[in-house]
Amino acid sequence: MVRKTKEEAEQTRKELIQAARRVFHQCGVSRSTLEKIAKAAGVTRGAVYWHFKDKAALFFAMREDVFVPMVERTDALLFSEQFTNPLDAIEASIKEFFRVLEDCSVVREVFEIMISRCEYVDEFASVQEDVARPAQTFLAKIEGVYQQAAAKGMLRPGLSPLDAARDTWAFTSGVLHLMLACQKGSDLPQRIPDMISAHMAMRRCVAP
Amino acid sequence: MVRKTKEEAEQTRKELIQAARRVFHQCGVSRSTLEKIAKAAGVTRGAVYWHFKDKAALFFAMREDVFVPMVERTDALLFSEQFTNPLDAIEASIKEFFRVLEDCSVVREVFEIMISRCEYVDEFASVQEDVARPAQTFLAKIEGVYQQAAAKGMLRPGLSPLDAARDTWAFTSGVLHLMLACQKGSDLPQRIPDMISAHMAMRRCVAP
DNA sequence: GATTATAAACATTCATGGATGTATGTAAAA
DNA sequence: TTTTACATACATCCATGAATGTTTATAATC
Repeated sequence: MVRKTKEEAEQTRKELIQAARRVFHQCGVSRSTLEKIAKAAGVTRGAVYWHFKDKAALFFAMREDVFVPMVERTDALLFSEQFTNPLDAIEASIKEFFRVLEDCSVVREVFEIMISRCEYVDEFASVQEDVARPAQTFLAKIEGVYQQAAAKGMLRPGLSPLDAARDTWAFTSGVLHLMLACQKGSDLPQRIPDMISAHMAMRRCVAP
Repeated sequence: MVRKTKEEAEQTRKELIQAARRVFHQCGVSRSTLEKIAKAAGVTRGAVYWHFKDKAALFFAMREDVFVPMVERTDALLFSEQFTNPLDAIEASIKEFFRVLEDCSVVREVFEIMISRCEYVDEFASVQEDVARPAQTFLAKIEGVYQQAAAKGMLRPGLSPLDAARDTWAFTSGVLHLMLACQKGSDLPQRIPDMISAHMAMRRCVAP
């Protein structure tokens, strides 16, 4: 029983990516053998090598699946016209990011793999750049939005858009890493929305 | 030629740790074979197994060497009596942390290994807790110092010590990760002191 | 102070067990 | 009939850990 239909083949490809995620998450990337992944997907290594050049290619495919939609979602809020105050757009965007991370275990697993279960050397050195790039563009984006807030007089006086942006940039990265590194019993995830609110409150104009 | 003197043996132990750091940093922990490390130290695997139980033990020894002094240095500033304003103590402590990280390549390499060249599964799962613990205690420490600042009326009105502490906590973690993930050409390291100043300025009382 | 026994500080060898990549087989879809 | 979508089989390489060998510092003994 071989030679499936095109749709079935695409299905096994997807199942291989799911299996890879589970195995990567459990064993770490380097200790994840293609044999384990194949078995977890209910196929043999032959199938893996048919769909992917090697383990790195599988990893990239898995990553791409969740990374792109994530950026789209948060950007949609960041640049949304529905907020009269640009600071609200930033707050909503960051909150949405962590909401997805909290609610969707698939996304969370992929982020956990990328942050604490993969060694960024050799073939995977480029992955670190792929992760750093969105972070860089995120900085540029929120700096622009902070400038809009400043132009509207909605940014706290004495605070420059660039300083505010860099601080938010570091804050977001920090929350992400602390959240993914925190052990199971921690109540950090629940507190994240409040932390984001408090963070943004520091750059809002004081109530009259 | 074997059976060195006690001092010579201690020396090879230290050289094994240095070699492990170089090899871990270059190859990642999982691809660092004890053969490579031994050769880099000018000995054979026999020497490695004599001094360390296995690769994980070598890793822990390497980590301990730089982690403990780092905490001592920053705590000394954080709890120093030389600052009349507690916020200055926090600022000095965090700046010192990143100054060491920037100036001392040994420390930086170890942090880079722990953050982006090690997979936190199985024997190394505990490492992640070891890294998370100082972060947790750091949060508790700066919350205390922020409370002192509030008691002295030096914390910006409307800002709670706990919110300030959590925000600084995330900020510090974020800067650390962004700094270690940034590619060679980036000028982020130079800007870190200014980012810290700007971060702390947001929680100081406005000048009269 | 010289001798000797002990064990420290490694080097060398061996046995074992994977993991990878490729090559080949195969049955059904196109 | 050809090609797809795998499964199976094969060859190679390498990492680990333990076992054993070797030399010499060191301390106990005489």
